[in-house]
Amino acid sequence: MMKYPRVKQPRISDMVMQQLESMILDGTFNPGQKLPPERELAIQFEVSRPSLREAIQKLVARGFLYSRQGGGTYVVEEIGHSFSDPLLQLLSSHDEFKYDLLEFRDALEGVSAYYAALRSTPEDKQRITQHFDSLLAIYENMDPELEAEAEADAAFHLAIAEAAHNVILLHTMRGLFNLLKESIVANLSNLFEKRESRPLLKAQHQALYDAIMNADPERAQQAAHEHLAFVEDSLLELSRMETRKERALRRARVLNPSTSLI
Amino acid sequence: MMKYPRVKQPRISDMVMQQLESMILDGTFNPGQKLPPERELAIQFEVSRPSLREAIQKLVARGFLYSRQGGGTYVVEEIGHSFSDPLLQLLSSHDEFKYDLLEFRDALEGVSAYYAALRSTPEDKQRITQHFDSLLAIYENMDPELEAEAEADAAFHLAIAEAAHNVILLHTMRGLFNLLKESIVANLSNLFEKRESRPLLKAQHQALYDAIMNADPERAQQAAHEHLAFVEDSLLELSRMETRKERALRRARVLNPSTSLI
DNA sequence: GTGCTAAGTTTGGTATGACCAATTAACAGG
DNA sequence: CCTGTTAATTGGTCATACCAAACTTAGCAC
Repeated sequence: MMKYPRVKQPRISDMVMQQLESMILDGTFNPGQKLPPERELAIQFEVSRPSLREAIQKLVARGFLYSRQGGGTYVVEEIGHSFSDPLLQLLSSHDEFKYDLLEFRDALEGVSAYYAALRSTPEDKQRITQHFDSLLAIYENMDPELEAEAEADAAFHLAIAEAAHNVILLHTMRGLFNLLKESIVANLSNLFEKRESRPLLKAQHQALYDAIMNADPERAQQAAHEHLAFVEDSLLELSRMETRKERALRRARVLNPSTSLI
Repeated sequence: MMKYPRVKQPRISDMVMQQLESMILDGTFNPGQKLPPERELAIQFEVSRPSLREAIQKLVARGFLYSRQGGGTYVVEEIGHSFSDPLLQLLSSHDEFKYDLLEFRDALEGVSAYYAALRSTPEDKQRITQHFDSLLAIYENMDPELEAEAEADAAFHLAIAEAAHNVILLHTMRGLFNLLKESIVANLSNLFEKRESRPLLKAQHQALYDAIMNADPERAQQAAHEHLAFVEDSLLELSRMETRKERALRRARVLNPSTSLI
């Protein structure tokens, strides 16, 4: 028999599904977030509830959503893939890979900042500003909760990643922050404890924020890099386990081809 | 705030889906066969038509069935190639994410090249050279296997990523190439087909190689970026050509119906 | 005040019936 | 026999109603 490249009238449940899928991926609905009720969504999309339901059920079948009767419909926490795998979790607990993680984050933050400066919509900027203000408020506090500060810091950076409008980048950053959250937050707390570092961090975030608001990609990328470089240097200094020289040495360390333990 | 190991009341649509799935797999419904009408199936399963429909639509979403309005619902001919990876599904259905992927790869390749130029050991350089030579050999070949070329290309880039000595980066790059391999290789093949592009690709790889060998991070990063920018541009151009070709084909079909499939 | 129970509300799950639109089959006229 | 029209079939969509699980709130008991 033949193939079927016919003119297909798309199902509206498929269109709704596609739309929802995009909204999940581009961050309109964040992982773990509860979706509006079916009845409400049906009205918003201007379709009947059965059609809306078909779309949701398809996404459930494909593992993007799950729903509980009476409870609501939620976006799954992890869209599969990469950083959820146990081996990386393991790496995050080994200090020798901590700087690999930071270095990787450095690169991603730079790209995020660059594209955020280039592409952020007014809504994005509003969201970024919101998180930035929260961060500033915490900085003002004399006796801040370190946990809260780390949380606000991450939220600010994630908002920037969202504004970069690259779904792969966004999901990778999310995975990265989950990884960081569980293992390095403690170390970062030490960094935050240093009173003299707080004004510096504030200034770095301010520079990053300004560059994005002024739509200056180069400067945004540079600001992100300086911020991460400062964090890395501070951690190095703090731990006193490695001197800069050792760090250079680390760079030269030979990784056996069996690096493929990953 | 527990997990969700609760006693879950299974959805009717899920049970029907499972039942239908079994019937398809055990041969009750053969590939290509037409299923009974929805109304009839609903009666047989003793469920409402919406529930029956949800089940069918889930199977459609998973690629077991397809249905045409007014025509009926059929079992697909071959049930082999079910993409299980959610990210792969995305890339196949949402073309707009293809460029997100390229953009992401652009960033990672740049960082890889940068650090590879900075940190590669003699062993690394040897390995990179080895893969580079293989790539050159394939370029020399007048009638190269596209599959092999793509493979060698990927191996070369992965060798660079390895030389960057960052396990997170390497891990992510590997995942990225797996993604590319399974979903986009087909499109890249088209790119390789363009005869005029091969010398350009060769020159780009050469520049990247030289920069790393000469331990010039900036130039390496730049070379990687130019390479990826070229690939992206070529793909864009290619997709435009595809569109043109499709249009021309449509016109031809109208004029000469015998052109149509079969 | 604290904690638990129980009602009321929200929200997903199912069912019924109707109508639309594309397809296919049957039919009438040439 | 062919062709164009008509009717029946069948998937697609919609509106509505009701059920059941889960959540929210309020009130009661201690």
